[in-house]
Amino acid sequence: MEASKTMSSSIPDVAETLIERKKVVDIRNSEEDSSSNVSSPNEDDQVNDKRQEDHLKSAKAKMDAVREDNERLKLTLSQILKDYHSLKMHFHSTAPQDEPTLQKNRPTQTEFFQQASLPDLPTEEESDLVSLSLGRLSSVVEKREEKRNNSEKNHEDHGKLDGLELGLDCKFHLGSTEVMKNQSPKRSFDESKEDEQNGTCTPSKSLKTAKSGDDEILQQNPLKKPRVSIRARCDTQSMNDGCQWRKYGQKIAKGNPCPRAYYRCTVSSSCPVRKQVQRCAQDMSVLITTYEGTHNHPLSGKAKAVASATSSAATMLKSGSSTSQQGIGVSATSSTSTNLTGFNFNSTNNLTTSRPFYFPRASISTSQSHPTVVLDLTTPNIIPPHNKPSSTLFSAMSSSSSTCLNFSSTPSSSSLDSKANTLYVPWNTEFHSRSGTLFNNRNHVEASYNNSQAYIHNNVQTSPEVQNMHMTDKIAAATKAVARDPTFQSALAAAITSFIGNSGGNTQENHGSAENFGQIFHLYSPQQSTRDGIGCATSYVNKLSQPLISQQKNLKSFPPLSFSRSKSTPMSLDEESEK
DNA sequence: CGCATTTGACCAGCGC
DNA sequence: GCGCTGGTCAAATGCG
Repeated sequence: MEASKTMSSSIPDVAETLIERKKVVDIRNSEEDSSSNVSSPNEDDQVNDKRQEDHLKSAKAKMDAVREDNERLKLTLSQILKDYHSLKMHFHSTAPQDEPTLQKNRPTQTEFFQQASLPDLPTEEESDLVSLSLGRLSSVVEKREEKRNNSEKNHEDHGKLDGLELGLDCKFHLGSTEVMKNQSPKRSFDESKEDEQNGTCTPSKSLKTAKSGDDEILQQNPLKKPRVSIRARCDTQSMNDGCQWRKYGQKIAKGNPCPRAYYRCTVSSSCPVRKQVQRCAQDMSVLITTYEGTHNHPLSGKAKAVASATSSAATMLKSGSSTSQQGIGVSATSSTSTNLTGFNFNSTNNLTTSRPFYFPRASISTSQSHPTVVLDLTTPNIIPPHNKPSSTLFSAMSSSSSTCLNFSSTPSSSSLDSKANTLYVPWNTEFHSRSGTLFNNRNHVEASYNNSQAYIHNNVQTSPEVQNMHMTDKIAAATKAVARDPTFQSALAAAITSFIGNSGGNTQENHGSAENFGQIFHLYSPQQSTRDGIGCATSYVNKLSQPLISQQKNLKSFPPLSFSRSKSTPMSLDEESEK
C-alpha cells in the first residue's frame, strides 16, 4: 500500500516534467520553423545564413537530444505506469490472501456503518480499512470529536446521562454473541473473577463451557440479576457512588484473602439493590465494586447512573443472549441509532472537564450466577498500538481471562489462557477524524485483526458451533453485537458516570473516596496530556506512569474491608495510617 | 438510645 | 448425600 501510494504520488511528478519538456520542444520547433522562414538573398547575409545554419544545426541537434530525452521519458513514464498497474493488480490479488476475511467483511462493515447511522461515514478509501479496535482519539481528530461531543452532549443531557457521553467508537462489522454463548454456566461471577485474577481455568470448566450458552443460563436462571462490576484503583474502603448503603454481611471468598463486603441500599427500605465490594487478590490497590438490582426510588445523579447501568446490563445481556440464536450478521437487534462514537465520554464535572475519557478495559462477563458487565478502570492504555509491535499488542490482548468480550490493551498478569472463552479486541489509540470512529493505518489494522484472530483461535473454540464459524466471523459477530448494542454503551456510561462526579450527591460515604476516585480518573485520563496540548498516548503515558507508580508505592497494605468509620463513612487508609 | 457494623449461623445451589 | 461456596440473616457489639 505504501508502495502504491508512493508510486501514485511520483507518477504525476514525472508526467508534469514530461509535459514541461514537451512544451520546451514545441517552442523550439516553432522557433525553428520561424527561423527557417527567415532567409536573406543578400551576400552579406550569406555569412549570417551560415551562422544561422550552424545555429540551426546546433539547435536541431539539441532538439533531437531533447526529443530523445522526451521519448526516453515517455518510455519511462509508460514503464512506470505499467509497473504501477502491475503492482496495483498484484496488491489487490495478494491482499485477499493475506486477509481474506478482512476483504470479505468489508461490505458488511459498510453495511454496519450505514445501519449504525453514524454521523459521518468514512471515505471510500477509509472504508477499506477495518479496525477491530477500540481506542483513543488521535490528537488531530480529538478536537473534532470533542466538538461533536459538545454538540451531542446537549442532546444527551436531556437523557439519562448527565453531562456524560459514552459510546463505542469502533468500526465493527461483527455481530454474534456466539463467543458469549460459550460461557460456562457453571462458572459463577466470582469464579470468573478468580480466573481472571489467576489466569487459570480448569479443563472441566472449559469442557462444560462448550456445552451450553447464555440462553440456557438465562432459561435456567431466569431470576439471576445482571450485574455491573467496576474494577478501579482505590485506596479507600469503597467508592462514592452517590447512594446510601448499609453493610449487611461480610465473607471471605475463596481464593481471595480479602473479605467481600455486602451492602444494600438504604435509601428505601424496600430497595432491592445490592452492592459487593472486594479487593482484588493480586492487586490490593484494585477495588472491585459490583452492583446488582434496580432501585425502586428516586436517586441522585450518580446513583441514577448505577441504576441505569444495572438495568442496561440486564437488557444488554438478554439481548446478547437472544441474538446469539440468530447467527452471524443478524445478531444486532437493538437500535442502530445510537451514536457509536468512541469509547469515551465527556463529563461536566471538574475532574474531567468535558474532555473525553477512555476506558482501558471493559468486558462483558456471563456466568451461571449472574451475567456481569465488568468495567476495568485499572489498566490505562499505555502504549499506542501503532507504535507497538504486533506481538506486544497480542500479548496485551491475551493478558486477561475474564469471560466474553474484553476491550483491552494492556497486559495484566496472566498468560494466555487457552481455555477461556474470551474475545479480545485491542484498545487502540487512533480515531477516525470524520466519523468519530477508530481507524488506523492498514498495517496496524492487519496486526490487530490478526492478533484478534489468533487469540480467538486459541481461546474461542470450545463449541462446535463456534468451531464451525470462520474466525473472522466470530470476531465480526461478537464485535458487531457489542458495538451496535446501545445498552452496552449505556451500561458502561451509566456505571462510570456514577464515579465521575464528586460534587453533590447525598452520599454518606466519605468524600475522600470520591476524591480518590476522581484522582484515579484524573490519572487515567488522557486529558492530562491533552491539556498540555499533547494529545498522543505516549505523552499521556509518560505523565501517567510516574504518578501511578508513586501512588502504588504509597499504597500501603490494604487491610480487610472492615476498616470503615462510623455511619457509612469509611476512613481512608491515609487517615488510618495517621492514627 | 438509635443506628450502623460485625460476625457467626443459616440457607441454597452446585459439584463430586 | 455430602461438602463447598456464595449470599443473607440476625443477634451482638460499638459508636455518637
